[in-house]
Amino acid sequence: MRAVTIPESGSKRKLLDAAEQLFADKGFEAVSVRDITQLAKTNVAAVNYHFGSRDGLLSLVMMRYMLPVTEERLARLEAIERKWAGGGAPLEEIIDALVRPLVAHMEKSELSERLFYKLLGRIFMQQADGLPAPVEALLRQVPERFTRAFGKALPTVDSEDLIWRIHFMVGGMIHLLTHQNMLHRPARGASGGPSMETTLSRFIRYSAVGLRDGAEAPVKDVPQATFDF
Amino acid sequence: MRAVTIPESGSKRKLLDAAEQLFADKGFEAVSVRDITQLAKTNVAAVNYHFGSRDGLLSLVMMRYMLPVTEERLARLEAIERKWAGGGAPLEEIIDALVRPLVAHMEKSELSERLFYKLLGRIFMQQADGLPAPVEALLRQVPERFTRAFGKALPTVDSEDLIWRIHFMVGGMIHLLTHQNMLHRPARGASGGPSMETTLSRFIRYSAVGLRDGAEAPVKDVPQATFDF
DNA sequence: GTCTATAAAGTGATAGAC
DNA sequence: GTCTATCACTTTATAGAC
Repeated sequence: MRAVTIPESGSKRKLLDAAEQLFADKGFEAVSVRDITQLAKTNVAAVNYHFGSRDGLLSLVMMRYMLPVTEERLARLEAIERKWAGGGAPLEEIIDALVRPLVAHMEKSELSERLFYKLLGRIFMQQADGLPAPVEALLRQVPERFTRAFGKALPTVDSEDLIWRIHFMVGGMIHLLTHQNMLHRPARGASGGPSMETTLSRFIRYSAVGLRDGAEAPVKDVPQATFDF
Repeated sequence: MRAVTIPESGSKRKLLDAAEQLFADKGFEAVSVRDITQLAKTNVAAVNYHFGSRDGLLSLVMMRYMLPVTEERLARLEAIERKWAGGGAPLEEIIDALVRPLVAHMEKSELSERLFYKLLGRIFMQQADGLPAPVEALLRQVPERFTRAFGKALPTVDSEDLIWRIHFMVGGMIHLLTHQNMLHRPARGASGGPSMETTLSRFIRYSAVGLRDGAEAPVKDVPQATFDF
């Protein structure tokens, strides 16, 4: 899977950091190469020298986050499937495997929590239009695996129903990331706000009851539609 | 509430139509005044003559739909509250009052169904950044009323829990609009896809079970936080 | 690799003729 | 109200000196 190498050195790294901060803050279209080079304290030509174009930089900024998130999602799902090899894995664990990596990689980031969530939310929102090709290829790996897992965990839910419910869940997840101004307390309620862990468990519970609702219909085949999560 | 008049005549209308089509298609930031005037077959100065600025046009494009949607949402909520004056209104009816006007006004539009939803989705997504002031003022009218109604309908749900659940629901709603390429069949399953009515009822049911989950905690006060729906 | 200077095209807005 | 021409500015990208 690792097709894109993330640089570490000097001004290339500085540009990447500056770009992601600005993208998270103002949106992908509202940031110019000049804004980025100015914050990174390089010259304007540096972006084109290092990344070929503004789009090349944009792709790398997105990939730097979605690559580890994607890998962790799939790793967690595999671990769950190994653990429950016999029957169906618990729904809550699958949802957790989908959502947690999204918020967990924040701590490894140098972005502030606020900007990190905003950036991730933007990556997903952008999906509607068309992401840079390499980013799109990366993101495509997750849906098929998770959809299958949800289908196995909820064998009695009609497959078309299930697809829609997954969509509703994904929407809630994206909204959570985008409007993270509520998800901003580093620890449990120090200043009154809930911790990330509390919010995560709220989301998982909310999604689980919605997905599981009225699990009584006859078994159908596993859904095949594509999602953008 | 009606502070903005939507014009009907000649080139002003043509510009509005062209702009909304392009905004829905490519996003608000990716469309230039020249793109709009070119599609509307007017000259470049027309936008500034009729709307003062590009932003003025953007506001009107958004208002043209959100104004009637907002009015209908509030009217439906009031009707429900009159109908169930004594006790709490059923949760499903409140959700319906919130979501249905968003999809119902489509038929009055000249935009294709697909573009209409995309435009609405974009309006909500934009929220994270900052909408034009008049649009923001308009949208602010809905949340307080509906949050109160949800609180009354679910008096036993902890108010902080409820706020989060509403957020998750709103996320699903926005996602539904944005990725409406699934919500595209005018009538019931003629070509295999579900009708809007089917999808709506799926969404309402999904949201209702999530909102209502474990309604057993003691009564708290009605939540006050602001939402962006 | 880093930088300045600049090319080439695009942006929103406006003055002024009709 | 409509239009052309144009202003002042910004955009991405690149050539070429160091």
